[in-house]
Amino acid sequence: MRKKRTTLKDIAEAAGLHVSTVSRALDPNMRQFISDEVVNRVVAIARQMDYRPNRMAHGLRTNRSMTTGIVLPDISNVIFPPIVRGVESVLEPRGYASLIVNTDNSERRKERLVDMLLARGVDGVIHAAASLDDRAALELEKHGVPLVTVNRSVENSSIPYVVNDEADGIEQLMAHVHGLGHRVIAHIAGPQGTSTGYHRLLAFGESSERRGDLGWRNRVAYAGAFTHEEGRRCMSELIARDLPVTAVIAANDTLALGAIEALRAHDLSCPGDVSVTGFNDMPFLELIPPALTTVRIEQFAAGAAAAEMLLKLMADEPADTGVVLPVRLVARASTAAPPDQARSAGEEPQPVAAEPADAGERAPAQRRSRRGSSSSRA
Amino acid sequence: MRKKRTTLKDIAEAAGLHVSTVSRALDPNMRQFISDEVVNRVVAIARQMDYRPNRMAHGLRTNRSMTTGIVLPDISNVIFPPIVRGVESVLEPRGYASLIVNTDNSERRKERLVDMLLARGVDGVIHAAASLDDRAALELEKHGVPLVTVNRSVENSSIPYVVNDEADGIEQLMAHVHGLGHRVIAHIAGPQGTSTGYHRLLAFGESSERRGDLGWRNRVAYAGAFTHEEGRRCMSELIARDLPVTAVIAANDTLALGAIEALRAHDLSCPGDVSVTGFNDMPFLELIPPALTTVRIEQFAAGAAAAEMLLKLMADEPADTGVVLPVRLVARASTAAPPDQARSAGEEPQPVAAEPADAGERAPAQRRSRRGSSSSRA
DNA sequence: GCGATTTGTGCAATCGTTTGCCGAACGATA
DNA sequence: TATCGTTCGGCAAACGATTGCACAAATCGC
Repeated sequence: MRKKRTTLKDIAEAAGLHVSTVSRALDPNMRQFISDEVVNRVVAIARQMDYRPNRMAHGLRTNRSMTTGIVLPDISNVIFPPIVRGVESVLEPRGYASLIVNTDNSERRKERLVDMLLARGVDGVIHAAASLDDRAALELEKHGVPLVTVNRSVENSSIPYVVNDEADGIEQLMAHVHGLGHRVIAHIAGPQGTSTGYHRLLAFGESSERRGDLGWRNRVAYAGAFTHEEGRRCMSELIARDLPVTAVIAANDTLALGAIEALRAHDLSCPGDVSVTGFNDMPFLELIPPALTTVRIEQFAAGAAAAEMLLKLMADEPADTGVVLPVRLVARASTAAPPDQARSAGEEPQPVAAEPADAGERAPAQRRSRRGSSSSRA
Repeated sequence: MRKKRTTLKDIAEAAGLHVSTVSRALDPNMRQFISDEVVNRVVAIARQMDYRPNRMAHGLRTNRSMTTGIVLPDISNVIFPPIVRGVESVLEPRGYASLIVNTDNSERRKERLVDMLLARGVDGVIHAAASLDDRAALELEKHGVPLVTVNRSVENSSIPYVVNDEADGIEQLMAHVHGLGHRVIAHIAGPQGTSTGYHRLLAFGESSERRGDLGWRNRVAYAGAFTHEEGRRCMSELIARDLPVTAVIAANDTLALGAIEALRAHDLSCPGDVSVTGFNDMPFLELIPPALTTVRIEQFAAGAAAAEMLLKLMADEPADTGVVLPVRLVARASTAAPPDQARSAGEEPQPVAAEPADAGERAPAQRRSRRGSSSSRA
């Protein structure tokens, strides 16, 4: 059924040459050893016969598949496709194709998939689903397969990474809500097995203490996954603790959206009663009310940077041990002054610079306590 | 640098056997010809030496790469990842890995990418970026590579497809807005080079005529792409034509969102002044106000169905020539009674059955003209 | 207990490329 | 004219797996 593809041998016969000569004539690097006349003839015949080199044979001989693996938690999660596109923007022009696999946050699945990539002889792997101690990643390292993690990193390893500046992002959010007057701030922490969840929590703690808040630990709820549902659950949990929280820093946008839903379910408004922030700035976020204040990460750039690093590793060139990409605060409508000191509506919030430690934990509300109506959406 | 992987030969040496024996012992289909004792020994050694068959060598010999290609317009477009997951839910358990490529709606790029897939010897291709006359698809057919299109189809070809019931979807939307009282309905048509854009327009025309509206052609704006921007542009164009349009059927959700934006820019409200509908029901849509009335398509199921068909084709078994998946109307807030005859709020709209041709084009507004305030959001 | 069958394993070719090595042909040089 | 480099192209061995065939040993029928 399947039409036989034309091979070097076919061309060799048609041209009355040896296959090795044809091979060389078609290889830009070997062309110099072949006369121009032959090269032209071979190229012409190859084109005419619709020759397409067999990458499997090529790979078998050279031990390079010109294929890379991209390991994701889930391609359906909107933050990953841009990363993939970034990776491919670099790899595709260099002739690499990518096998994309989804781990669905299962370590077992991850290992199976890495096995599959290994069996297919990928030349390198971009890993966006790394856990803090990632067995699959170590397996790849063991086999000497070039590997770069992106978006997340593997702790206590020499695995090169491209990550976002989590600490700075959290600090910017904290400065923002602090500037709005919030003093009792909670955190919905992401899965602590991921570097993002872990480092954002860490940053939240440090930022809190820097502002003199030593009791932050009581105001952390731990999400088991970066999902809507977990966001809802964590927010409900925080509400149940009955603390005077006026702002919630969620570890990512999805958790934040779930949190806002939970607030609504408890007849609390955002930002009227509680301000909420996210992380990532996923697509369409600005269209969902209340538009979420968040931190924008550079997904495409991250993918591209990771791919550049991978290229170097695959070429045995020295590469950076890691890259940290800058993030940027995007202030929107989900954050406002806390209810007991609402500013006049419409005034642009002015983020205050990080203040030198404030001594007292839970500094009492201060500044322009104008006590307006508790915001628009009641 | 790279650690040498263990091969059949290594195992053969370790076991004191010939590689062909080892090969057979490891192949479930050939195992019957080998004594149990040898099989067990070989399997044990293989496991211990961490043997992983070299798929490239395997593929070269058997001419099957156990790899498929998935061709998409753009993985960043939220409607495609679920299709991909559907495909993989079927293919992955059968041992196939997938090379995913993005055409970015460029025919040239598409051909280059198909070339790349061909070079890698994919066993089959799932094509979600087909155009009505798709050269790349025909190229694949020519080479005898099993191919199934999903979400879109290729006209005048025997290429098997899995599509959504476009005609029924449009009909459901038309019945819905007609039932609300709309009589002057416009269409923002998708790219006519795609089966989705084409068939939805066709269905709009037929549905209009079935209702006695023969002047529908004047109320069609053609989008060059399924984008936000084109939705805006088309809506502006329709507004500029100054027709008494009260409802707009957009060819997909993205166009609809753009259209609503344009309405807003012209100080018109949706659904107060104009009702708008989409198609696809993409994620998060229900959270963006006004929540869009749309038609839900089954992306995951479509991917899975396409993969099932591809499996059959790859096994040279007879397969369906095509599958049409059912769609379902999802009525939300972006549709309401037209402004000059607003029904009492809260009343559940009752879709009217398709009426026998109504003779008069542009039937004058009728029925319960209660003339209320022109809806909530002014 | 002898030939015929079955069973288990080895041999070697093959898939399509790449590449180290060798040798023929050529022009230039002595 | 003999020699020496070049230049160009062919030969053949890989890469790692599969598989038709051959062959030895074990098993069976009678």
